[in-house]
Amino acid sequence: MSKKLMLIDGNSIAYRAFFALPLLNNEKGIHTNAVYGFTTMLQKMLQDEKPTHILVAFDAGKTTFRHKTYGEYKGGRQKTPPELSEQFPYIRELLDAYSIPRYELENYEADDIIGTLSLQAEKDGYEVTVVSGDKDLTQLSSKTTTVNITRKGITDIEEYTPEHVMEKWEITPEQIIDMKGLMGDSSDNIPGVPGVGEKTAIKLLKQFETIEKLMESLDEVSGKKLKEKLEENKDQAFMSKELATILREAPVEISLDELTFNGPQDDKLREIFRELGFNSLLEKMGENPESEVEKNLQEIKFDIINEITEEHLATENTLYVEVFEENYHVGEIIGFGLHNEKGTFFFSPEVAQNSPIFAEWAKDENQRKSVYDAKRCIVTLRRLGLDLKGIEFDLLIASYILNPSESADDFASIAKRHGASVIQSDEAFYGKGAKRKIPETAMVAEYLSRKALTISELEKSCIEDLKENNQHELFSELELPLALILAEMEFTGVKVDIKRLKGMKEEIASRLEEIEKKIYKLAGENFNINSPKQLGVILFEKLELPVVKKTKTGYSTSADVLEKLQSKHEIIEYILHYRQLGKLQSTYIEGLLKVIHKDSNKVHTRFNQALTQTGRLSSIDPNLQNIPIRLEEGRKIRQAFVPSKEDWVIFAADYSQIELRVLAHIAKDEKLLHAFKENLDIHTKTAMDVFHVEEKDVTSNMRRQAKAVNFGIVYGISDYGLSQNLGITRKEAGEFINRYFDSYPGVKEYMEEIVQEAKQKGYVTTLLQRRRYIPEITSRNFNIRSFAERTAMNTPIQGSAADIIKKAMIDMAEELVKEGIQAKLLLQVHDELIFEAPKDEIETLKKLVPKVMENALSLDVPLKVDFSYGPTWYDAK
DNA sequence: GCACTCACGC
DNA sequence: GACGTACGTGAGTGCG
Repeated sequence: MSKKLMLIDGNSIAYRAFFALPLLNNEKGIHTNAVYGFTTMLQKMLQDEKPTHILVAFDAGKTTFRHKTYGEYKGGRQKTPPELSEQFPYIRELLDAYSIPRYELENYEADDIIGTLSLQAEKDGYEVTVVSGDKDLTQLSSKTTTVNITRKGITDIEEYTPEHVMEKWEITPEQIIDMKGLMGDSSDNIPGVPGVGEKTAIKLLKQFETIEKLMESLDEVSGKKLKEKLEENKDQAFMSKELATILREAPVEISLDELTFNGPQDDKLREIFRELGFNSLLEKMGENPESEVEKNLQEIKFDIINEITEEHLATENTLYVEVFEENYHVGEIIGFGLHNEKGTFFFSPEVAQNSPIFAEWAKDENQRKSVYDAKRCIVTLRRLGLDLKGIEFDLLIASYILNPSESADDFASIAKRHGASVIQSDEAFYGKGAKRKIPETAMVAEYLSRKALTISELEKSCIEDLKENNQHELFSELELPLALILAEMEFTGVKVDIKRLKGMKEEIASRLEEIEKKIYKLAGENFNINSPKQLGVILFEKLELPVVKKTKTGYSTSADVLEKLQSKHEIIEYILHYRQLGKLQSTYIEGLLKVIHKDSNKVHTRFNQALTQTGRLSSIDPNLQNIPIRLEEGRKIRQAFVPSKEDWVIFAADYSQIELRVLAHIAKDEKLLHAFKENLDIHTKTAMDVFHVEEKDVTSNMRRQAKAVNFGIVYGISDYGLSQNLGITRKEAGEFINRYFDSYPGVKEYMEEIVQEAKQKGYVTTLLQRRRYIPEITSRNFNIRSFAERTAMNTPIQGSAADIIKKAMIDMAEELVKEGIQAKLLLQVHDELIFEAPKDEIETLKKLVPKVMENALSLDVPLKVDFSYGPTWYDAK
């Protein structure tokens, strides 16, 4: 068998892993991202390359022989972050567990060890693979040595053979050092020749081959300036080349024979993985963390009951309701776990349904219930004809409020996070994929009892945590009451005009067919228009249209790209139209038809109340928060949403500029406050301020740009995002933003303060004390940190707006009852509420709805609500 | 089953 | 020099 040596640049890979992955923590608070990244990279390389010999080289001390040549070598480098330093001992342990030799050498860098051993190995007939994150190493590539450089992330690598080096830079591996000598390397502080970059260096090397030959024939260099620079920096160029040259004869005292790889010591490896909490890697090794859970389950006492009596009910209870499918509107109801001072009980839906005692207890406000996912419980009991009242604690919502980023909708992981006794995950209990099934009743009874017990186990500490965070009011006065309202909305559902939808389907199908034919004709062949891959080949290869943008996997064919190509080929407009109609057809018409309940012709969405990081709701199955409105063709979909009763209407009310009003309020910006108090057109006002013109001189283009800037402020987009939005350069977008801040100094000040606050506290809050933790705000990675800063600026704005409309929903529900109105709230779409109501209530709603919404919370600016109504959602515009 | 691209809303 | 950029949901393709 041929011999294959793998040489890994340990420091480089550790750095790469550290910066590529977010700062993961294990249970003990040790950072593990670099170790984790290192491990996955190592596993991938071992699997792909199957080396017979292996070594990981590390840099030794701070100084090397190169510092003698040039004292400033690697100068100006930031010192290794402590979060990374602390991980190196684990990396060493990891390598020991793998039985992979590691080596470092005083005065030399890892590069030199690798260079030396690779040369020896080549002579001995080895095939060599070098692994690093540093492109300098590509100088080692040869007929028998391949250099693998990590691209982005950690497992994505680029293989450098001499051919690939040639392809990429048009020079040989040997010339890499000449290239570095000329262009320098800022990361190693190698000076090179000032004014010479990659392009020039390559051009020169193609002509002269090496720095030596170049310097001998300087006369032949074209360009006076360049010639001078080279002349002046001759010595520096030679020195730079020397610095960039990897030594191939370092005094390495380890022989190739010692590098034989015999595979990992599984026991040791497991131990490390366990210590670091690498569950996914443990699982790969055939260790199932769930089986650990099962071993550690505490024994519990519970009873399966076939009749509910007073003996089973108390005033303080936890009730757990299980539905087999995610969609609790239709899924099989598995049963109930109940825990109170009298014991822990399991009963089936039939038992619950046939028990007048249970029905009474359920609807009694004074019988206190703690649950997990109140909305699910209420809807599920409703399906059994039961009312559920008196819910005073919801573990899911509490967990979400305490930290929205960690609220995966999984009972076991939430329980674990809050320190409960171990419990199996749903996936472990029910199985996943095709194997998912309901186990025998005794098992189910135990599992649901356990869940009920867990809720009661955690309730007290969660409430304490909420109080400590000053979030208890948010929990009990906002989110919990809201859950009841959302349950009501979901259960009510929205009526759909199926005939209308089917009519649209027919019409769009025939139009799609026509467009499809046209596209095939223009393309000269049939292909799958819905496949970006196939479409890319047609547009950019067959029709030779210019490539505007690429994605990871090929040509981008997104709408903004196609729009730029519109003038170049007739086919583009047809493709855009095909896309538009195709989206309507598949997502909105066919998608909606699929989820209509046959008995009632209604759709019952589910609002996820514990998901978004900002406090907004989301809507699924179907998503009724993204029904088309911008383009008329799509907007017509709304004609299919109708009131559930004859002679009723759809009534829609939306907040005008709620986010910007919130911004004015929390930033206390004089100008912005004034604008809203005077009820000015905010985009026009922004244009006047940013462009320094009078109202009459604001062009539609200025207003459009101002609107985009406002949009950017509200959504926290970057200069890049704004530039994409407006089709301008990033620099121009940045200038726009600066001019905005000049015009609204209060806003600027707020933005700066909130970033500081986030840095100091680790989180930001909304008007009603909702929190978002932003640990990335201290990241050393510019991009990650910038993103975190925009999050800090944006979340209080968007989140407070979410608070306000949630409060309005609660107030509204109360008012509807108080006024004895039949109107029903159906949907919430972030800044609007949609009702259905009898015609004769319209006049009342026209007054009541805006009044309630506008007074939901009192700000330093008025809130403004617009409304409209009509026979369908479409007409409520 | 999963990643990727694309597209819809706020 | 990094490297990917408001928040969501859903459909389709194409890989394994």
